[in-house]
Amino acid sequence: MTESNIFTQYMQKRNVIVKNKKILQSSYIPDKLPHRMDKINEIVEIIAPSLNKDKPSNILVIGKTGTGKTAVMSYIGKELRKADVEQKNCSYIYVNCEVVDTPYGILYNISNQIITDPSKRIPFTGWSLDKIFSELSDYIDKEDKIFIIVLDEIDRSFQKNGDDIFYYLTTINEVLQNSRVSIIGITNNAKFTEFLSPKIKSRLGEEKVIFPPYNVNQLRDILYERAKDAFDEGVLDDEVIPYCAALSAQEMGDARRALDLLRMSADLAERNGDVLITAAHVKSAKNKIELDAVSEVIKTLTIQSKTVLMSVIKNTEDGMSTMTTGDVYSTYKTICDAISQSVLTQRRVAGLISELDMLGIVHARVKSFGRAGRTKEIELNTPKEIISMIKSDEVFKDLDSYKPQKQTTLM
DNA sequence: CGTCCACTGGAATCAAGGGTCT
DNA sequence: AGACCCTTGATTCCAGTGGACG
Repeated sequence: MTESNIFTQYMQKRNVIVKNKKILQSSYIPDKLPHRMDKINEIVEIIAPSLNKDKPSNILVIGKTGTGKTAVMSYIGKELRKADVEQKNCSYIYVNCEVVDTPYGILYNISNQIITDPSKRIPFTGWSLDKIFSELSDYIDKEDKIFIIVLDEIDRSFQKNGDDIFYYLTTINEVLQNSRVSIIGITNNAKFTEFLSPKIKSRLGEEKVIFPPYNVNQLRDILYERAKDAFDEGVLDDEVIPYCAALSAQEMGDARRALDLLRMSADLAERNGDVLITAAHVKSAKNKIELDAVSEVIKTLTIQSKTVLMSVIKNTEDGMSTMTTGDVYSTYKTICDAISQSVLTQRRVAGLISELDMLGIVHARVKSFGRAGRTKEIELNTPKEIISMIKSDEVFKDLDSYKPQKQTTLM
């Protein structure tokens, strides 16, 4: 008999209605990908030559989030490994550029998937890019294989670092004697290629595969397919899946969203001790997911960003529904003063505001007031829960006790 | 119609902090 | 220990810019 601990009561109380929770995770790769066989075939046709050691074309996979790009690619990767088990003619390498978004990180990641000898591994920082690159080329060439390198969320890396790495990777074939490398780039930004330099653009986009969003019916099929294996009979109310599908169809046919919704609904039901998952669970799951997404972002904000956001909140509470960069900046300065933090330049703060805007935490539109200047019109766009979360952040714990002095400090 | 405000956008640069290599 | 390397956040500089006012 195991001893009881603080979790025991939850273990016992929890009535498990989900048979296999892994299946509902969006990272889980099912054996069947409904409504994507055509895309799979399209890609397989392009990369099949690699099994005979011929270099396939580079591919650019374009499609909105949650249209199955990543799932299809890992499915193909799995199948490719199976098909290649005897000849060992090709190697499938996957890197998510959203997770590792620096040139160094990407090369580091690729290299260490290829280099099996632990003592030869590349350190995660310290080397020059040239050195990593030549080391990587050596290893690749030694293997005498076709390498298929999948770069997921490729536009993320591009946004931050330009197209240098893509230049490296697409030109690598010129220094190789035996092996060949082909690149499969995945992006959800259709306009991504416009910003690439022409040379890289033509290399990277030798072939393009476009993933359209799922429609309601397709989403429903996907959910049913997974639910079949994940749930026991009769725990799902009939309307749950159609409802999930409908909600996600509104959001550009995002299948990941749909699955998250379903999984979260099941979670909530379990936690509640309910035996039937209903539309009500879906509804609160939706709220929770949206909230979690924002608070996740907030957590990763720098202290400076939080301070800027705090300034916007403070201004809003003082009755300004919209404000300018200047307004935010002056409040920002007093807050910095209150919590004794270094003050950034206005230019930088304007930049931080733009970042917050891109994250969807505030609304900022550039607006011109004619002769009275041009500025951003800033508006708070954050749920109450998040605001109180920011306010209770320990960075601002001194703020409440701080009384702004009246214009005594001039600088 | 031109002016001119109060910023925006972009680029170049710096400094600090992670680390390796010899 | 000192020389280098990459990343990140901040700073500095500078050339725009939309449109109300005169």
